[in-house]
Amino acid sequence: MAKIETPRPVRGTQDMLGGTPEAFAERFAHVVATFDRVRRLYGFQRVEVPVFESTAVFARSLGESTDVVSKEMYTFEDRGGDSITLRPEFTAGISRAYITEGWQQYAPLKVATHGPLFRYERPQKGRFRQFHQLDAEIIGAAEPGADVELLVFADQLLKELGINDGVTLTLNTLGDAESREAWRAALIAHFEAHRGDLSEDSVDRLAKNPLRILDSKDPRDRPVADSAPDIDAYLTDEARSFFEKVTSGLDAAGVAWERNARLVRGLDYYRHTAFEFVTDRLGAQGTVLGGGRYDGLIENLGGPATPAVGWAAGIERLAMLVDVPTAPRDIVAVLPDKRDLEDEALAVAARLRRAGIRCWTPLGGNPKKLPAKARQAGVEANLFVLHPDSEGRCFNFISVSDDPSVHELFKPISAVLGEDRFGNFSHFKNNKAD
RNA sequence: GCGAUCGUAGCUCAGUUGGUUAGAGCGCCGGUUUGUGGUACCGGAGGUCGGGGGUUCAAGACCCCUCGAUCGCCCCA
Repeated sequence: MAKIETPRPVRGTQDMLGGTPEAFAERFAHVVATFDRVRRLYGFQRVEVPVFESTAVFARSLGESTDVVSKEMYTFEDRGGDSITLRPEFTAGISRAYITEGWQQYAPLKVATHGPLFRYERPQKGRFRQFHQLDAEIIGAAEPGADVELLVFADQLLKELGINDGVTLTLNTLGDAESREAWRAALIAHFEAHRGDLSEDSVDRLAKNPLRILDSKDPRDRPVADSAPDIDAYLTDEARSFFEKVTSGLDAAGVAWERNARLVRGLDYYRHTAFEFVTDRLGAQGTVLGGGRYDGLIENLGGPATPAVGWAAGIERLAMLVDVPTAPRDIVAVLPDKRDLEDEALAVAARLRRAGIRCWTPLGGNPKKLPAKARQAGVEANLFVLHPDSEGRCFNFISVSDDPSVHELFKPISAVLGEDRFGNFSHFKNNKAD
């Protein structure tokens, strides 16, 4: 017989199994659940948008020359001949929906979503081809207060996830269109003057995206980048005042932040506020949550001039920083004492489950070895199903932990099964020394 | 796209300067013991040493190619 070759998982995709020691699936779910809870505190509506869009949605909004558009998109032609792209980010799709679904009537709109995104990149720590993000946007609000609210939201999320300690909020302004253009021109002039001192990569950036030279990691670029002009001197009064309102709002809300005048963001659509929550605990991937204001994007997509701000956070990256969430220990194992009691045990477990009690049941195996397996599975107690004795008693309830909550677990179980049918209730004493 | 490191049972790994039928722990399956406090013991299944080619009397160990993984560059969450 020919050997069947198992198809390999696609590079950069992940399979996450729950119940393992790493508990990555649980941490992932915990991040999402926390986001969903905190987002309600701030009044963000859940929004669902497609996983794929017409390619133009992303090409037009992210900027044709960005890496994401020029080499990282999963783009294909569907059977009708249309060019389709798997979403590499949320903002473009949400902006498109805002226009095409007539959501302007709800403006200012606060929405949140989460789900898979796709980018054709070389996978490494904290970076995947299919990855997942949390996303929050405020559309139709020009006030700096919107930026502040989004940042306070992000800050609270990270605090509630317990990862705020090693993560800092870095903040910058890219100014309005006028400021940004003036600054950009000054930067280009500066870099052109020092062209010979730049790395090869940065010479390329000079042509494609000169702002990115500012945060280059190449030591050869640092002197030139560090001596480059800050945007501050080029800010219009409006832009300066806007940024001041954002920072004073953060201070008022008690959110710690650092100015990083070298912080720029990759996508073309950012204006005014740009920010990243960064950490040094994720290898080369420092950014855990990032975003900014993107006034102008919706207009670019053919909609009305609409101010907007938003951020996205990598769920995998957050999950890697988060502690393993503690699962409630409220599971009872329902174990047949003998093989011929397997059906009976199944019936008992079914009754308990219908009563809302979490049960662990064996999938075959030697009954003698079941208690050990159940213990490994993390149950709180073992319920043995026996042949009835002369008085009709057919259950033994044995705790496998010292936790007094076992008594609480016994109550509903005995209520369902009949207390008089229990021959034994034992609660183990403290561990004896090994 | 580029670079570095790595690739032995389901998992974590040993395998001496290349030398006979490739090992351990855990897990899995079966059995005995224990009226059940991660019990003890016995037995068992499971490996084309990622794949292909080469050097050699002889390669899991050396060389080349290839595939894959990890980490880094680029870029980004």
